[in-house]
Amino acid sequence: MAEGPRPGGQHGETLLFLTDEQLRKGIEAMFFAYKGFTSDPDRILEPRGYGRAHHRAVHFIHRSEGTTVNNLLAILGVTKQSLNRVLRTLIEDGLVESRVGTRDKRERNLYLTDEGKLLERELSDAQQARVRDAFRAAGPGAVAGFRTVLEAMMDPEMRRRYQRLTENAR
Amino acid sequence: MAEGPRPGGQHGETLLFLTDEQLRKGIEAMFFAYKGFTSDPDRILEPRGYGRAHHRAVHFIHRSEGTTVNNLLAILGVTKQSLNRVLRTLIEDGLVESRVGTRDKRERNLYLTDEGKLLERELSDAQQARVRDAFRAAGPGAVAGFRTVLEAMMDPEMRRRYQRLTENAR
DNA sequence: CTAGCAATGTCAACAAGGCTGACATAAAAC
DNA sequence: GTTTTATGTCAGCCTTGTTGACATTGCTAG
Repeated sequence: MAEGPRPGGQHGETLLFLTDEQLRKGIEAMFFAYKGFTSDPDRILEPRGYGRAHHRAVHFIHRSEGTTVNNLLAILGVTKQSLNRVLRTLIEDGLVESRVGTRDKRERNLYLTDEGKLLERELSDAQQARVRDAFRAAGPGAVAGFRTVLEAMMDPEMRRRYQRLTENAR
Repeated sequence: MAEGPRPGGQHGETLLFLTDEQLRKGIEAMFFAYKGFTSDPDRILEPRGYGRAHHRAVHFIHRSEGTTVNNLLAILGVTKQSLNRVLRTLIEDGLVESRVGTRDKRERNLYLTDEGKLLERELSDAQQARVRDAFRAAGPGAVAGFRTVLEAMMDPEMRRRYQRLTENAR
């Protein structure tokens, strides 16, 4: 990191961090970090017979209370059959409530029940604890960079959804 | 972000970026970014009848040529049955070669064949292109922060493996 | 040398969670 | 009144993870 035989290339600083090796490090970091990122919720979900898909549904319903099935489909990027399987069990288990839309009665507005909120809290707490520790250890500047890079890595469509989410929740 | 009723808390800057909302943003950024991160390789793999598991195997065999099955198992964090299924198809298809170990004949040393290297290149090129663009757009400082946070997010055991990988490949 | 342990491979069965395609219903829109 | 939209559902398939059991080979310690 200090000297060495010009690790980046011979074209100056703008390329210095874009060698194959640096990119590979970034790629592997994503792989290993994502593993850690999902491990705590996975452990909580498993004894309840739920999986990551349930977590995602619960998360985004919490995040956008009253959202419609179609909106959830777009955010999660899965098929309706796939989402429906998950949603059905959550509704049957009394964690999610599906109310007929008022404006448009074809739509279903999704809400977490009290029990659903409990699970959401438990999952959030676990995942947030890890992210908080990582953020604390890394410092504010690193966190800003982290989010900048992640945002740049998203597909444009997903980036729009992501940004819309954060502004809604302000 | 500018004013409002003290979004972080009343304890000053060190807590300012650790509100629930900030943590949620980080969590959602991971989710959406990981989607983008895997999308290009997935598209390449699909017509060949391979999946993400094949990609990971090919990546880490390339990264650590001659690695053993056990080592790969530890890096990937899956069961040997799961890995073996993938490895078997890659060997049958002539992308990976498995040579009996010299030092310890129980071990198998794994190598990419020329054809395997071709696939690895194709996958790498696609994934690196996205990461490179993101890194370029975000700038060197952001990239450093990105990796710092990701590293802090890993399980300690995985962090060790990650760091060992990068030092070996130097 | 032999007993035990280690590294690998393999069979079978199962589950989660993606996918496609087809079809049904109710409500909105035209 | 026909068409489109939002949703739900059935059936079947695939990948990739899991567990448990078992076989083979080779290293290692006694």
